[in-house]
Amino acid sequence: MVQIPNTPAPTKPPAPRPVPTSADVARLAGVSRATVSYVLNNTSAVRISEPTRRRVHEAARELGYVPHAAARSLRAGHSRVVLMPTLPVPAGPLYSQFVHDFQGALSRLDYTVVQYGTSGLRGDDAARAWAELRPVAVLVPTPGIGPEGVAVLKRSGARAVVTLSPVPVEGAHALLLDHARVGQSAAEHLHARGRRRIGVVVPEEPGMEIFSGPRLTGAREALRGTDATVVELRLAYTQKSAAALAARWADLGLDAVFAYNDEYAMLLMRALTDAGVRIPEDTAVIGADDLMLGRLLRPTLSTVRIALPSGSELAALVDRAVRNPGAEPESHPLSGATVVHRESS
Amino acid sequence: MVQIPNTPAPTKPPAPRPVPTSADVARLAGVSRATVSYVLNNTSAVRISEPTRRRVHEAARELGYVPHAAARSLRAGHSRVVLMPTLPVPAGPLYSQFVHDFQGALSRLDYTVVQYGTSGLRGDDAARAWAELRPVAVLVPTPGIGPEGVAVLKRSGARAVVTLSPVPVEGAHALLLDHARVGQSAAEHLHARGRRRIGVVVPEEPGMEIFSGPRLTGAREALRGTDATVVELRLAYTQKSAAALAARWADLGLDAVFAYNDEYAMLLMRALTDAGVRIPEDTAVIGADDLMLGRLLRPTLSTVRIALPSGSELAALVDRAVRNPGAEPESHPLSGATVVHRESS
DNA sequence: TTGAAAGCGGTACCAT
DNA sequence: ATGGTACCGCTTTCAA
Repeated sequence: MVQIPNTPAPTKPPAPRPVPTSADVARLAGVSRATVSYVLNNTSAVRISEPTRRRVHEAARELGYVPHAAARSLRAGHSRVVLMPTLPVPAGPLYSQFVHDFQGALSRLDYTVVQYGTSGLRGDDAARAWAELRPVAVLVPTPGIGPEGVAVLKRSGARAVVTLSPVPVEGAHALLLDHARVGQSAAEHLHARGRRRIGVVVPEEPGMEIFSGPRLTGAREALRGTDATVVELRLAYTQKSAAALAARWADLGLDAVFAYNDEYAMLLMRALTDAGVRIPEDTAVIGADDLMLGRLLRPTLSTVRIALPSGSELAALVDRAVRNPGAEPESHPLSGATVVHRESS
Repeated sequence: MVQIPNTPAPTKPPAPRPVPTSADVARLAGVSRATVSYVLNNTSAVRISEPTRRRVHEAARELGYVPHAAARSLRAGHSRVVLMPTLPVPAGPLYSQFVHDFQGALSRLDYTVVQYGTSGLRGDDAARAWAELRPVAVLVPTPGIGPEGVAVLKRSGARAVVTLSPVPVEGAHALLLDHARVGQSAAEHLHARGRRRIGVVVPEEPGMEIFSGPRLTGAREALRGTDATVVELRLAYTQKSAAALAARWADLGLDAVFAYNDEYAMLLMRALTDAGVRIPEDTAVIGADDLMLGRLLRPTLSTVRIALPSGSELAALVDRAVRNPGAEPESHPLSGATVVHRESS
């Protein structure tokens, strides 16, 4: 944008050249818009002479023409967009990897994955916002949608809705990912190893309750009716917070702790060790998510492994569902949660 | 494509009810499409009687009407979409946090962030694919775009293009994020601490070379002309690979290693320690990214901190650029890379 | 207060 | 081998 000095032009915005359209290309090439469309899309049903093709391509290049996706899909009546609302919290390593794989697999199937940030909206409002994009499929990663939400999406043309959450939702394919099971498995493991006063870490970071709530509840339920007790421990992901918690450890009198996930477990283990608490002798520690770091710590960290579906499996499911929208929604239990016992417990 | 009902229709798909449009709402409410638009958008320039409003809302609700974003923005001639191509590799914690913040900040400014997966395409093809969405702004997180790409985007109506990469790109705002500086700082630090045979870890995971290349190069350049030598060390993010590398450690005769980032550093430190290598006595280790885990390890991990811009700062920059597209592109050096010296080096 | 109609940028049918 | 044109769903003048 070169400022031309001698133009006084008080209200002359930088003359935003209008975006070139296919009509502009047609004009420049001296053909019709139809021909432009045929050429640029390599329409096989129509044969266009080589000289014309060349002229069209030439004109398009010269103008820097780029087709307008919205116009195209408006006309087509459908898109190949698979929508994925972004999580309300920063993604962890597990989820990042999953999204990456899923995206790769879907793009190999010629879909386009769009992660769409809808902070603020919840429930059916969110579903409506997603539906405005007319995605061909939607993958909802948290329990952020109900039956009406699914209905809205389907009425708006979504051929498949897949939820990644603990409970199946009417009308949607379900990947049953039960965070309560994580807490339950952890608690059962600790109880089986003879622990009776069990702390459960609940992250203080906002938004995290979506995952931490069920994990806590699951632990509680697993120990209901036993001689063990559960103590909720609020912990922020800072060394300060961990040190403060460790300082009251003796008072808490806990002999075990389920630390929400491996990262919080690492943080807490460090603070406990520094405070002279021996792991696992004084207090057993178990995390979750089976991150690499748990294998690298000393003592190695026991954890609850929770298997996300492989990206390509899920992509295949989505593709199947899109091709055959009539089919009954599938429900896939995600192989629950398995305890990986290591040294810390 | 209307299916004519009296056709025997052997394949009768579940009669996919057509998606309701504003025309349907108008029909049901007994008003014109214009009125529907006025009511649903609360157009202030026009006063619609209360009974009519009610009827329209009623009809919309009954049909489950959701406006068609593509049609709307086609008509409007613009959108509030800020496009962010997804990284070619799974996002790390640093980047996840950044994206999360950026997204939140932008949505507070009434933009919509879309992460768009364009695997496979590169360079100008990718830019064209992005341009098809007619975003109002684009944030390109890796050196994946050149001046022509920027030009394509701008010609397609993008009012701001921001790159997050080592070198400024003509026409785009730049957040200068110099990965070479990271390697350079790490190498200088190790050299200053008396180390002379310095290994540099290069992840074997595909796609990572985008970041690891510059880090390696930076280290090389920092030590050029000194008495120190650089050895490139390929390492996959597995314990096996780390153990294999540790097994040849004596042969390598290295007294220091820059481990690409904190996660690889942790992996390698573990393997080295298990192999009897003392840190930092025998070999100094430094990572990068200043993740929490580096503070939790023992010995604590030296690292190179690289500051991403805060999400809200960047959101503000984008907003400014969108409002004032004529302005000269800004170039913001991202406070380089600072060494955080801890016990491991 | 409401409706008719043009038009945003493409695509694809039907002529020529 | 090409061109004319209707139409996708929505917004927004302009009239009534």
